[in-house]
Amino acid sequence: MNKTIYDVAREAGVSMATVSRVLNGTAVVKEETKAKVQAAIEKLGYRPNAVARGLASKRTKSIGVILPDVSDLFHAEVLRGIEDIATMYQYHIILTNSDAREDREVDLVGTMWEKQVDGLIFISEKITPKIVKTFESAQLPVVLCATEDPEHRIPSVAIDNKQAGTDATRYFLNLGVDKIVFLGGPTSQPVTMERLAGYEKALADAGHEFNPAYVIHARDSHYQAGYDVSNEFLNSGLKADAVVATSDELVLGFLNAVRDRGGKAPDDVMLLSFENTRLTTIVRPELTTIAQPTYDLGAVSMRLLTKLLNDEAIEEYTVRLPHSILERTSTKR
Amino acid sequence: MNKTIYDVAREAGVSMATVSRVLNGTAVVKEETKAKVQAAIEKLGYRPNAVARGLASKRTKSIGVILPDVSDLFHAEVLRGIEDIATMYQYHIILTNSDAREDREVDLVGTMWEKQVDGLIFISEKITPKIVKTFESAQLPVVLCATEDPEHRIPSVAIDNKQAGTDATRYFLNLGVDKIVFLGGPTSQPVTMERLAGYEKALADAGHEFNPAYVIHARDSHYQAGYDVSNEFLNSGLKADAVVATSDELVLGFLNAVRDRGGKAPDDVMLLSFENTRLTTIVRPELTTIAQPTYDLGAVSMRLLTKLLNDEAIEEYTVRLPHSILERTSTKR
DNA sequence: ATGAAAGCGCTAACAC
DNA sequence: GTGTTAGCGCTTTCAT
Repeated sequence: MNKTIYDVAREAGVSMATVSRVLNGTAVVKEETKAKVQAAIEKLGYRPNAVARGLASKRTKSIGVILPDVSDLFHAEVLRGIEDIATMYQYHIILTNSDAREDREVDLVGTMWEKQVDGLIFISEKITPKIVKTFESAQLPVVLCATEDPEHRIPSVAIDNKQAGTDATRYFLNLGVDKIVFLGGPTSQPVTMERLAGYEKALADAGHEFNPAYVIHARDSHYQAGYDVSNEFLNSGLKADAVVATSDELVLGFLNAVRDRGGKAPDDVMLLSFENTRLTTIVRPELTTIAQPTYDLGAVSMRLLTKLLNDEAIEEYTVRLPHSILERTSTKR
Repeated sequence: MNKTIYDVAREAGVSMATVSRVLNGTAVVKEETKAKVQAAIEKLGYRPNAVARGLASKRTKSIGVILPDVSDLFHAEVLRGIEDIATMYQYHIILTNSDAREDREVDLVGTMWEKQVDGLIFISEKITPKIVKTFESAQLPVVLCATEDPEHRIPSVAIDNKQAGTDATRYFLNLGVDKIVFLGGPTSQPVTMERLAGYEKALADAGHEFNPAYVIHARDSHYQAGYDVSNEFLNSGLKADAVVATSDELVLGFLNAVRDRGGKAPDDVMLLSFENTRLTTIVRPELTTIAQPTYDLGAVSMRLLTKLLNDEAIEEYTVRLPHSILERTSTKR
């Protein structure tokens, strides 16, 4: 097996250049010879070797995706968005997990270069100067997804996290709720800090006092971390009327900590989180969330990357996707 | 930029073959020249072009993964297992979603061939003759993951689904429970049917009567489908003491349908499901499950594939990973 | 509209 | 232990 373009050329009685032309549509070929070539391709069951193609053309039609962890529901949904648009534009995805470790990330950008990907979609918790420098030296088109470079040197697609934090907090304020807990990931996580800034702003705007005891940080954004830190909080004897949490799993940690104490939501505490993964409608009470357009975050990132790759006109390099509040039972009394 | 192996050779004052040798360790090189080469690599910031390498060596160090949907939690966790082992063996993953559509799957195997992947990991709902034929004509080493070829022509890693179905059912039987609902995916799904066979066997072994009304099939394995079909069941007025469901989301659909009617679990109905994704401990009550070793399913598949690729000795081409029952509160009265 | 030929950057015989 | 030289299967000038 393993037919080559040369076999097709001979079978069709033309040169390999002509076969290449009908394959790629890079030049006009007479209908008649085109038909002969296609017949030969069909007959031999020929398929072009993408590796040879990549070497000769210097474009591999594959793009690298570096993200912290695919098994995280949020990332998995974003990835699906990336993949769908990639497929639409005939790109393939080379996927790697970084566990959000900077050294891994730097390393992975290098191996992505080795693989000669045409571009990169990068999802991380934090964009460090080292990473930015790595992007530059790799000379790869990069789009940050659900992540922003604080100095906006790299194209990105995300939501306005500070505004979202404000909106979430204001939502409770408008309900007349008083003691609002902010439950986030570690302070090293820019996303958490931006949303926290929004929370503080909403409080300040409303003339509310800011009480640092109501800001709690979990060690990561997963369920167990949320559960643990919520228990600590509740053990301290503080009373919360509502929670604004930066991830769906985190808020479920709080919910279950409350339940362990015989409490209920929304009766004893109202809950709002940020991701809008499918968890929000699977659990009871269904969770009110700031709806991040998860799938779109991936899809739009990939679309932006294709524009970069084709030198299409680009209006905005720092794309902010709209967010909204989806009210569900976790905040209905 | 874009240094080539030739630049390194000149910088180090050796031939490109020697550079290739220190890069790949394919032959003994004098310590001294090796050092010179490494210094040159360092100095130039050289990185080998994997595409050229792939073309010359006919091995790309990349493997294709075809699965129905990454945004499905189960698949995402399996994928993480695949990826970790792949990284360990220096392979990269090219990922594609098939939506479990046979035509897409056949097509994707073809494009994976074009990409010259060294091997394939295939996850699907069903292994059809057409797919098997496609594998054969592609001449690619394939490992089926969480899926089995009914005729065992293709190496696979899965659990013993019939046995698991029996174990799950017997668990309730031993608890003295009577009316056990089997809630599965569509009848076209072999996994569902195998587990159902196990359910029937357990009933038969115990001398229980099999009542077809207690077997319900959702249109897919997701939450909403489970919720909808559970509502239909409950509307019919039938009473269930326990549910054996083929996915975590499905059983949550049943749970919420029961809750909508003012019922509770495990008090009114005991719940058991099959995947053991992280959902099981996030929701309340925590779900008793047949613990499929999700991550391991991926990891072991990838390991098996590396064995295939390196002509290592293989004891078993049809690997059955052990399953177990994790008792949690959804079955504790 | 088509063919000839020169690479793309590397590996892998084959020499020495 | 190291260098020389063919390719790997394509794309892409440059002719014609």
